[in-house]
Amino acid sequence: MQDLIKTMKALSDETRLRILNVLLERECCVCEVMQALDISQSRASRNLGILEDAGFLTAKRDGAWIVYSVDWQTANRYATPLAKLLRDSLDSSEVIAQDKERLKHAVRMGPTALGK
Amino acid sequence: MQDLIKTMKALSDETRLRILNVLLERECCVCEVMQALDISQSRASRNLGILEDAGFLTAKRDGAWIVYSVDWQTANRYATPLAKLLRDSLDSSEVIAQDKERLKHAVRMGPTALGK
DNA sequence: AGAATATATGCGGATATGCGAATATTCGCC
DNA sequence: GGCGAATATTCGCATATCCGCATATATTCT
Repeated sequence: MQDLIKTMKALSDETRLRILNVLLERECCVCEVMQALDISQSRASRNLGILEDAGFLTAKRDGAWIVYSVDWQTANRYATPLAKLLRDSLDSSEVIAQDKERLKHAVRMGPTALGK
Repeated sequence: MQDLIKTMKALSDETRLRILNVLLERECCVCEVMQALDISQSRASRNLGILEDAGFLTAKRDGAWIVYSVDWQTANRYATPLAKLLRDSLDSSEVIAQDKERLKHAVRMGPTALGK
């Protein structure tokens, strides 16, 4: 029961719904999420952690970055029925459209940002 | 989007999940919910109101009482996929079993409690 | 109308939540 | 090892949430 509450709380926040929406487009590292949503680093990291803890996301390290993606494996029982709901509710939102637009130009920053 | 957040917040509370569970058994007035969950009157009333505001419940007056029931009509898009999740998560909980047991003996109290 | 019951609501306090700013940690490269 | 970049975490504050208590409103019966 506490798990279900944790799950619902994870979805009770605008920032986290926006993050989930972006990650449904494609997997992202933290800095890409920051760019897409135009939010601070700590805010992105903290909310990604909450979604991960709730089981919606998995994190895998890729060099300097930590890449988050929707965990369809373990969160499928929640994500599947909810994904459609999210889509339906979110697509009509203006913020969401802006997030997706920014995501197109979001880039991974390093490493050392010298090779560019 | 704010509607979705309101919906998720409504489900992010143990008291409200317990209420929902009881109302999935059968419709109840406030005093029956108090008895089933063994909680205060204001607590029952307030949380029923929150669930109603989120669209999960409808309230109809029946004499002295106000009877709440799950609103499958308007909340169906949330309730249908979620009902199973709720069931799966809740049935394993001890509190939930107790609620259901108490519900069996819950009675409407009035009116005037003299006709009995 | 008046008494009693059922429900809703205002208020104050305790706790939880979300955020930015600053700091700590981890990794890759020289 | 040392530096810079990416991410995580701590801290303090503002706000939101939840509850009990008391009170207000609505309804029924006499």
